Amino acid sequence: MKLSNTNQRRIIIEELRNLYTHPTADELYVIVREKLPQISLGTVYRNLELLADAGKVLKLELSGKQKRFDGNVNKHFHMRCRACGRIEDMHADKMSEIDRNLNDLVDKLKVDGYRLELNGLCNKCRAEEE
Amino acid sequence: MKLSNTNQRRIIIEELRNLYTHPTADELYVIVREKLPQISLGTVYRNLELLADAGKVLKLELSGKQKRFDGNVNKHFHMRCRACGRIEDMHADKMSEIDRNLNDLVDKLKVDGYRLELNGLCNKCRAEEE
DNA sequence: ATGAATCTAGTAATGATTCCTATTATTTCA
DNA sequence: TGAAATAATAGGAATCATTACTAGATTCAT
Ligand SMILES: [Mn+2]
Ligand SMILES: [Mn+2]
Ligand SMILES: [Zn+2]
Ligand SMILES: [Zn+2]
Repeated sequence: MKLSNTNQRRIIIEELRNLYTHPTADELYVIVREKLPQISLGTVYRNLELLADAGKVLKLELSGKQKRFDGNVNKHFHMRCRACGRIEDMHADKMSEIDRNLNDLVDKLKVDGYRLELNGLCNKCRAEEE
Repeated sequence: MKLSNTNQRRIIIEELRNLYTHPTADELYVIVREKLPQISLGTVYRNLELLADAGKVLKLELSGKQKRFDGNVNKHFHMRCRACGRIEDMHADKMSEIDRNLNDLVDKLKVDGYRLELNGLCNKCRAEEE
């Protein structure tokens, strides 16, 4: 099914790409409503799903009840903060060794892929802990 | 809070330890009802939670909507089958290299830990694919 | 044995997500 | 350019895994 060009879809992807916070659908809904006050939550859900299928955004199925979304589709990893729950990026260049190892593992075990989530303290919470 | 010894709790952990299937709470509920027909689903949920907190079982928060539970608390990894959804064990001895690397990563990045889920075809589905 | 602590069954509530539908917007192509 | 066809929308209902509530039962420590 071809994706039409709608205002709703354009604003959703635009606003998501402005963020570094890996919002849930309902968090993004609040933000998008500043531009499109009449948009419905269902539209945000549906478009995030379609955009993820099309490879335009990432759908993150991490621990926690809610799915999160990421406008950055470049390869990187995620850490969940044990204190505040925020998702922080861990860029692949810091992790090239583990990335190589995981790819080797995928080959060796003849599996399709993997999902890796790191757990720890985000920068903000680490600073506050002093 | 100290855990009492109840029939319900004993049967839940016993039946879970007999399985290699990583059941959801409701799947285990069906099995436990063969021994205790009057048990409630809430009791299964509550006990699995308490037993996981006590380190007697593992709570697996993998992809998919439902949590799964594992009576085997020895270190090992899990693979979700893309065809049937089953969770299959990947024992740590097969994965000692990746295990070492992940532990190094945890040290290097000063994080607490990680969650790794492999994705692929389980043995049964791989056999059926020929 | 007894009082306090813990647990249970049954049921209601919660909350994230998906589904439904009448209406509106977008695309296609004659 | 202008229907007809296709796709998307808002708003609301439905789903369903999980958690919360509660009165009564069980288990525990002494
Ligand atoms: Mn990210
Ligand atoms: Mn296992
Ligand atoms: Zn934090
Ligand atoms: Zn399978």
